[in-house]
Amino acid sequence: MPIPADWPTSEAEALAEQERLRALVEPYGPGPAEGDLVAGVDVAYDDERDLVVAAAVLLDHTTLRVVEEATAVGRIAFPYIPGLLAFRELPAVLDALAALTRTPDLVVCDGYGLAHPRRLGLASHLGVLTGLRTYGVAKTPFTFTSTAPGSERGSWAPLMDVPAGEGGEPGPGEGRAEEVVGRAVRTRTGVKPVFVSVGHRIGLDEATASTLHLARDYRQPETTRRADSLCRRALTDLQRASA
DNA sequence: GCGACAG
DNA sequence: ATCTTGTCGC
Repeated sequence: MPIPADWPTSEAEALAEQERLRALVEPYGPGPAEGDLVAGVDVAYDDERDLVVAAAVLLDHTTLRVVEEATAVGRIAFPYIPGLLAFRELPAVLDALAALTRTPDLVVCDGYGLAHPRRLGLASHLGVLTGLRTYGVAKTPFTFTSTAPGSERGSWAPLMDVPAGEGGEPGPGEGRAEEVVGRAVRTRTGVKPVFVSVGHRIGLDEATASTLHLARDYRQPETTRRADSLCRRALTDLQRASA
């Protein structure tokens, strides 16, 4: 599928679109239920040929069994600009999700949701566009900060957005308060944490519990691992086919 | 202006 | 994201 005709073309348009969508995010809701289908999505790029391959892998959230897989190929829709990642990745991701024969009850993204400069990371953006329940799991702190969670699997610490220029005590009426935007979660004992944030229609406690369930054997959720390997394999296959 | 910066 | 070998450890 081609990139949507109304997809933002400039940074200014993208910022305006985020401003419009941010009001529609619902940062609360239940976690997955017994037998729910969870989708993992991820993308791989070939900047040389301006190609992007997205993968969507459906798992049974309870058993972690793979139920279905789908991929989609497209043109890169937007340059990589921190804070505007969704505009680069989502067109292909939407196509991959559409290629599934079943609708996921939850989508786990590789990146952030509410933990975003304007509170609309790709997970939240995807949730608002599709109405699906979503959350994000990122591998690095981006611009946020947290204290180190305990070293045991299951430990976590709040992920904070610290307003710029806040060194001392912000007197009454001065500055903006620090805001909890997610959690640094230790999914494996002794291994660096991942960063969980709400996307849409799910709460932070629920997203954290789901992450720990999906990341029982590895640092990253099984959904992300499966989607990551699938899209890279698909990209490699595609590259070798055209050569 | 400069540096930092999800993937 | 992607470019890239071997190596230490469970």
